[in-house]
Formats: sequence, C-alpha cells, structure tokens
Amino acid sequence: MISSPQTESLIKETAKKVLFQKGLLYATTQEIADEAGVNRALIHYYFRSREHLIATLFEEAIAERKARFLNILGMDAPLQTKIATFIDVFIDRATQNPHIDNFIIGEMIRRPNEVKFFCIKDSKLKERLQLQLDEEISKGTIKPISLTHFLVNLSSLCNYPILAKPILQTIHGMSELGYKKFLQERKKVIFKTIFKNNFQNGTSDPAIH
Amino acid sequence: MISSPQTESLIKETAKKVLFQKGLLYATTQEIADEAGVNRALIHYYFRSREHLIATLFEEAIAERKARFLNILGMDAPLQTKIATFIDVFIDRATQNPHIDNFIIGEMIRRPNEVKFFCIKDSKLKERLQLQLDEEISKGTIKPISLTHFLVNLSSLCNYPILAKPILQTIHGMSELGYKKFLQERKKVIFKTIFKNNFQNGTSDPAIH
DNA sequence: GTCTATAACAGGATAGAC
DNA sequence: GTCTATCCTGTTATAGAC
Repeated sequence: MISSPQTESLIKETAKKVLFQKGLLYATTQEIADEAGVNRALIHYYFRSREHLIATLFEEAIAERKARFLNILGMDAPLQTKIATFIDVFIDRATQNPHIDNFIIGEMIRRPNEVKFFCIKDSKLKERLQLQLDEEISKGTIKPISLTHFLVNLSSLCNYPILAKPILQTIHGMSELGYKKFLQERKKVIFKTIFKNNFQNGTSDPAIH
Repeated sequence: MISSPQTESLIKETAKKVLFQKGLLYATTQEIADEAGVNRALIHYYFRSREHLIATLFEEAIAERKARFLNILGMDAPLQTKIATFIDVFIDRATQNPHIDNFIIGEMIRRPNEVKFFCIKDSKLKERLQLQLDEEISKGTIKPISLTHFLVNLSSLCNYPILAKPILQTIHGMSELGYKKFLQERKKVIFKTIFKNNFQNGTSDPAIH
C-alpha cells in the first residue's frame, strides 16, 4: 500500500505512537500495521518478530531517557538551573508521550533479568552532583538530604503526575485542558517543593518565567 | 481438586496474587487456575469471563484504595498526624502489593470511559483539608501551595518509588534488601520534604520513631 | 460444583507469488 | 519490498458427563 524504504521507520514510529501516545500497551501487530497502513507481514519482514520490535522500542526509549537524564544533570551549570531544566524538559516530553513510562515499567517488570538501563552509582556525575547538593545544603537553600533521595524526590514529583494521569484526573475532577494547565503549574510547584528559596525574577532560568 | 464453596474467593485471592504481587499483568486464566490449583473452567463458572474477573478485581482494588485514602485523610487529627499516617500506610501497603498501582493505572488507560474511581472535588473532606492546610501555611510549617498540588506532591512522593521500583533499582544500584531499607528511610524523607519543620521527638506519631 | 472435551477464534509467524 | 495464503499455537469460552 505504501511504497519504499521508509517503511521500516514508518512502522517504528507508528508503533511508538500506538504504544506511547495511545497507551495500547498490549497492542497487537495487527493494530500497529492497521494504524501505519501497511501489511502485517511487513512487520515481520523488518523486525523478525513482534517481540523483537518491542525490544527495539524499549531499548531506544531507555537510551533516549538516559541521554536526557545525563545531558541535563551533567551540564555545566548551577544546580538550580539543572533542576529547573530537568523539570521543564521531563514534563514537556511526558506530555507528548504520556504512556512511555508505563511502557518502560511494564517491560521491566515483564522480564526482570534482561534489564540493563543504567546506573549512576560510582560515576563522575554522581560525585559532581553530590558536591553541588552539599553546597546548596550548606547555603541553606535545600534541607539536608541524601543525593539518592533528592533525585528520587525530583523524579517522583515530575513523573508520577504523568504516570498516574487517569487517577489524578478522576480524583481531582480535571478535564483534559485542566490537566494540561495543572501540569504547567506543577513546574513551579515542584521547584518550590525542592528548594527552600524561589527563583529570583530576572535569572536566566528556562523553566520559570 | 479442591472442594467447596470457598473456591470463588480462592480464585479471587489467587488472581490478586498473580496480578498484583507477581506483576503478571497479562496473566491468562490458565496461569491463575494453575496457581490456585483449580480447574480453569471454574473461573468461568464463578466469574463468567476473564474480563469480568479482571473488572471485579479492579473495582475492589479501587474501593480499597479509596477507603484508605478517605479514612486516613478524614480522621479527626492534626494534619501532620494524618500525613504521617498516610505515608506510613501507603508505603507499607505498597510494599506488600508492589504492582497494584501498575494494574490500576493500566486498567484505567485500557478503558478510559468506564472509569469511576472517586472525586474529592466539592466534598466536605476537601473543605476540612483546605482549612487545615491554610492553618499550617499561616503557621509557616508548610510553604504556600494549593490543596490539589499538596495532595499530588504527597501521592507522588509515596507512590512513584513503588511504581517505578525496577527503574530506581537499576539507576541507583539497589539490591532487594537495599530497596526495602530505602523505602523505610523514605518515610522520614517524605515528611521532611512536605513540612518545613520536623516532627518533635516524643510526639505520638505512628510513622516516625 | 467440578471435571473433560472441544469449539471458536485471535494472534504470531512463514512460504511463496508478484 | 510488498502482498496473499496458510500454518500453528495459545487462549477464551462453553457443552455436557460425572
């Protein structure tokens, strides 16, 4: 039906759309093929098996997430700027692909052994973040906390509202639009929850303006 | 193989175990029957269809969660006690059933229309919490924040580390035991993240001791 | 109430024509 | 590279014996 060598990436992009955006976490090859407007057999032609297609998406999703994580937290900037950027990027990204974390977690549960992901233990990044965190603590802008808990707090506050979108929407009675506004508000809230002081007006902060 | 009228609840409890504890979110009727040691046909005898069994578990899971939520936040106590109890109960409960939130969220994504859950908007509970929150804010023990964001902060900090267990374990390199210790530590960390002051020693706080 | 047997079907995968 | 046809397996569901 659709010609040419872009078919492979068409299938991959469609599969992402179906799994990550639509949230059809059990999507069959038929559903993916239909959505892409290609024949089901082509999925096997390009990806050998459904399992292999899923594994490919899974690895790419993790690689992308890892890159964002390391790029932002590894950049040469004050901790406050890093955190503000982290919040901004992760919330915006998750808004576009609301179910990607559900997918990743589901896959990791499904095959607990094959999981690779990445580990920041004993890395240079960890040492540098630790120094920056200690500095903020001694300045009094952050309450005493271990680096691990600090990072988990940050991830929790950013990711949970996306992950649990349907729960939040019903508990707090939010429309689709209300939810979107809520997520944007959250950027400031998360920052204020983590830091004792607020960002000053006029600083070059990408998230708060 | 196993006699008697408790078979219905045996199937239900086993299905919970398989779905919530083992994390086999796609579990087939065969797997559930095997685990329970009963014949597969009995699942249909008692629950008509697989879909119907899942729906039953889903509704009960939500009802249980709602009850806990309302009981704890609705009790007659200072806000700090409510929050400490909330943290304690939710983390301990989630430790026993690590995948229940994945299940709930997955089901809600799967059928966005049928979702009931519950809504605290315009409830008496909401008004009372709002008063307590305002009080804490004026006392200076909590930074200015809306009730919705306050509750989402609380849920995020409690639930994300459970929901994203496999991610946290790999990123921060935690063993199974390390993860358990980490969750217990978190009870204090979450409380300190939400309240400006710490709990005094000697108060009758169920979570911090 | 519990079991066996079997129907009915969906999904993944492959072979082979074009 | 793309399609049709087909195979095969696993899964749900039901009928009917006990």
